Amino acid sequence: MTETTHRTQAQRREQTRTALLDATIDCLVEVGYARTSVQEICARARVSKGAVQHHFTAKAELMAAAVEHLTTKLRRRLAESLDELPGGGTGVAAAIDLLWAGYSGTLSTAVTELWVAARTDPELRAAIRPVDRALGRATLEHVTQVAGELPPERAEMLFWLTVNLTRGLALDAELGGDPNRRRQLLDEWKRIAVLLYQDATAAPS
Amino acid sequence: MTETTHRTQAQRREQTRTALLDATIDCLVEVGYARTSVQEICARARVSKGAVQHHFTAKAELMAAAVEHLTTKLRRRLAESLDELPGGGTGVAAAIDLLWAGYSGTLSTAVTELWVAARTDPELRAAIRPVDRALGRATLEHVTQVAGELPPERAEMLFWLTVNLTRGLALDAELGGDPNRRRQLLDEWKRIAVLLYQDATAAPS
DNA sequence: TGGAAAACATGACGCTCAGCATGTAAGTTC
DNA sequence: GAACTTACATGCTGAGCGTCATGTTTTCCA
Repeated sequence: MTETTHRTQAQRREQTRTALLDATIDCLVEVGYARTSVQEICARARVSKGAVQHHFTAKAELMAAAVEHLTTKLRRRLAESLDELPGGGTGVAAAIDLLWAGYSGTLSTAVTELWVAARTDPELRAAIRPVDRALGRATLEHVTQVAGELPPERAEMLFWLTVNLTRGLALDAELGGDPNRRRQLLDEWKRIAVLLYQDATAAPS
Repeated sequence: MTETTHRTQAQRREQTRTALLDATIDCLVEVGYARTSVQEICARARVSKGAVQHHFTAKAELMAAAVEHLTTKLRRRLAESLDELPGGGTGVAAAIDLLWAGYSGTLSTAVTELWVAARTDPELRAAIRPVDRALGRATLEHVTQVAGELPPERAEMLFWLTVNLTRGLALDAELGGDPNRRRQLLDEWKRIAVLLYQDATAAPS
């Protein structure tokens, strides 16, 4: 057995805490928000309901913590991949691909579940808004670093357009839309973005 | 009292049925899918649980019927507004506005709730997919009629890009994102679309 | 090394839910 | 207008939910 190790209290705490949060994310992805129960989370995290009670006073608090956990993960992943981008037009296309990859993965699926649930749950909403805004800002900074020659205002536009388009496509993917069409649309958008990028850098107003 | 009227059986049936479906949509919009219970729906529709039992064998069936009811409404509304569009570049911009209006209203909010729920509910998913595809196709036809000078392939691209972008923006709106930024993004997209439209019509390959 | 404190497990409580069995009223048919 | 069918109401049941009170184990510290 691997259970013979002596763990410090802080380690124990941190370990079951992240286990619970990861299990929560798994639940959101696999069974959806509506059917994500504390019991199911506990079963997946291999802990008892008393544990979650000890760490979080209520289910809402667990969800709020899951939001932060989730956003932190997404942020880390996006930051890593965005740092190794080339500049110029090919960089723009690559950045769009990365944004799509980031916003269409399982992590983002969980985020969408929480987003939609948050619409009618003020508490959850209050928890989501700040961290999501922070994620957007941080990602935007990375992107603008890549496309430095572009006027920041236009770079921001391109970024947010890409993000929102990507979220729409992610929704389509969740329901089992045609993957080929999504790829076509993404390719078309990349073409458009590169075009706009070149226009803007060639003829700065 | 207004209750003295003699209603035929078909009328009674249809009346409570649509009352139930409308109440379901209201529930989805106001309290969200996760907390939409049969009891809540009955309370809003002013009928008993026995009634819904009589009309739909299970809750899933009610939801499936709600999907169709919802899509029919959306389709009707979009068709009406899209028919009175001007042609040319201004028509493109106007069409984008209409699509945004259609995909950001309360009806579409309910659709989003069902979409996200359907991701982890095969039964609901099976009910949604065909009607949603039909809605997309029908709307696309109306749009391509408006922008007839464009090669149909490119018109379709523009349409689906707009739809997906709009859905992403609608999600942002649901969580209380900045309305001004959404307007800016939509305006920017309209500018881009008109530009692309003019390029394509001026220099057909 | 023993007691305090933190981390976690167990079991029970009140509540809501979806589904069903049964009863009643409204419309239809002859 | 009486038998019959359809439309709807009422009450119940078992299951699952979140939360809480109380035990048990593990780590810490003096």
